[in-house]
Amino acid sequence: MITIKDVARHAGVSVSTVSYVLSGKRPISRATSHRVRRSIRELGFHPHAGARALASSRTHVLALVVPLRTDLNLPVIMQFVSSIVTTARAHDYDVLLLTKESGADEVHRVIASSRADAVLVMDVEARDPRVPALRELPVPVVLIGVPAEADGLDCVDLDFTASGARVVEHLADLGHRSVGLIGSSPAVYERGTGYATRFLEGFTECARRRGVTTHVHPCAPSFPALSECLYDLLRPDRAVTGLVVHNEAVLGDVVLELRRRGRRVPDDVSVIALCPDAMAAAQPVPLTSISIPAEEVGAIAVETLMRGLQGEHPSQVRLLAPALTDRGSTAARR
Amino acid sequence: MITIKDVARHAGVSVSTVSYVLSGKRPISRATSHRVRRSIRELGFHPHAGARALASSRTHVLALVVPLRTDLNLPVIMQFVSSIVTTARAHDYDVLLLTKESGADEVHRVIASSRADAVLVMDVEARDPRVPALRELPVPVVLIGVPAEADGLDCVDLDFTASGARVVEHLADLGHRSVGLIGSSPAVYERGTGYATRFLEGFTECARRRGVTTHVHPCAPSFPALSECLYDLLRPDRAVTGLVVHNEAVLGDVVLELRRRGRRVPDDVSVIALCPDAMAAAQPVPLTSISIPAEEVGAIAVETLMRGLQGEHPSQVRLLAPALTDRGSTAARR
DNA sequence: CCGCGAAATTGAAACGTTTCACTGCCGCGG
DNA sequence: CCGCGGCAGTGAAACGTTTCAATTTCGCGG
Repeated sequence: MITIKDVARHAGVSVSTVSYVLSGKRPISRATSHRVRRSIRELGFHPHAGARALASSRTHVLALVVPLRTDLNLPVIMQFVSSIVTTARAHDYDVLLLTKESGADEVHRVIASSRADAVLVMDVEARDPRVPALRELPVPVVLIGVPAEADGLDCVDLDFTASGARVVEHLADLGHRSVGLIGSSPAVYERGTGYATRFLEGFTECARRRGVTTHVHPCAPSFPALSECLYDLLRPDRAVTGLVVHNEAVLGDVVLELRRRGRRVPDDVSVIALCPDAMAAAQPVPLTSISIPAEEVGAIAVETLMRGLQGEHPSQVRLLAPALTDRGSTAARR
Repeated sequence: MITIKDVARHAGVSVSTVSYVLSGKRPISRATSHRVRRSIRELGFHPHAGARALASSRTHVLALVVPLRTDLNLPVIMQFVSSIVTTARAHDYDVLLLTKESGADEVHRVIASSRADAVLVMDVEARDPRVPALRELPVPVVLIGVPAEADGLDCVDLDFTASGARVVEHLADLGHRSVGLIGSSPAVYERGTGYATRFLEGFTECARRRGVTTHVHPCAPSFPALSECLYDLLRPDRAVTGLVVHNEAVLGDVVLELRRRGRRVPDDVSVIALCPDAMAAAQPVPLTSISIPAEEVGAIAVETLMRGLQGEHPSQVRLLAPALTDRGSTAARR
């Protein structure tokens, strides 16, 4: 193995000089710096991560807690992960993968044994049992999602409340008076996952304000569930003319099923979704949607961590304003 | 921070004794061992991962290369990852996340800087450009998937060739004489991803043997693509009575579309899929399928790595025999 | 030509483990 | 009673960095 010593000898300088060239924490003359860099290249030197971590108490690793068992919104999760890994690498950080299922103990272990410098937790629920433990960690922590007691924690997420309101505004502006919501899986509401509840709040509250009648129906991620859900929402007496879909798993089948039941989109019924842009655009009929800005949220989360690692401490909840893209699946009520 | 020194003092033994209690590499008397363990517990000691790595040149981390951009078979990928992480943890290993997109350089960096002890690569393609570099790594490497030149590499995968043959056997046994294959995305075939090609080989070869006519149609992961694909495969002159789906992305819509076109499953057309069991079971009509044993493949891959880390070196290609579950979506030709 | 301050470079002490070589100690056979 | 083998436990030297404090070098004004 090539060590910093070899590099130093090869470049004719001391070990510490090489270290300073690498870290840039001291001014090094142009000439020396070049010589050292060349030696590093020629010898193919890579600093030993463990030794580095030991001496500097910085691992340059961040722990990422991912929900893996979720059969629901996998594409969204992957977008988050992808953006997080990319952004982390841009800051010269690697990502250690932990699963949500293994709980807060694993996070504690990883931090206590100095395997990572900071923690990023995805899919945080309203009453998330991990939150108290996370709060105690002596390292920066950023949550994607917002728990009930968010004070003193850094959180990043789409503003689901505003999103709920926004979709209603959109439909109300088009003249719709009765709208249905195809919600997430009942399980999601039961365990109080924040985003579903918050979306629903914004949705309901805005509808009340605008005098729009609402029909809410959670929907399990299966075809029969969707079928029943649509059957219920489209009962003639409800006179639903606008449909909001907050459920990636069944999104693909919604338009198909509507079509099969003889409802054209958007002529007979307007459809608007809350999902990643790519997904909305890939539907049989491209769907008007509010984007889930996974890329952006992931990047912001990592940037926040980096700032935390540099000593900043103004923890806060950052909610991103919803952006609505009209793809023609909504139209004025006839 | 609590160090091994603190533990030693607290337990009234030497530092090395504590280390040996932890590693079990030397016999330690029952009494001492208990005393040390108690001190560890009471002080909440966690060995410093970096120091450990430095002294032992073992990180207890394995690098996992995951394809993140793939919009295709995400649930399958997640199953792999989940199983890998779980198995790794059972061996006291953590998992470092690398993305396929960042290429072999990142893998090299991670190994060269001793951030991980071994590498697990998912989604290996037939002519994978990363393979030569992976071969040079001075650490155990296991691939999930099989490249063209697999000699000297450890590979684990479902036997896709046998799977292709198996589905044809199944349909042929039921009397079907003309079967269609809804394949993976054209992109998958183009980049020569091994599994798609191998499945196709087994499929074609067995059909020839059994005198079954085949109609192969790759299918992009979008509704219009599926629609066109079905239109093509179901042309009356083809007389297709059996349909094989090797495409998780459109699987959900296949049965819906068939139904819409007035074909009942399995009365008018038999459908058999290659996908995870859970997915086949969750369809509008539960589908007869060959399982993609992600759990098992992931676990075997990790176990193989662990053996490699213990010095074993009988590298080989392990192909798992396909298992077919009949869920009633296939029937005798009428 | 000398001395001074700033800039560049260096030596050596951490950092927290593992592991090798060694020391005590105990019991047993001669 | 002595010596010997084996078991438990210990001391100290790695492991490859970072970083503090100290030293050397350099340019410049006096």
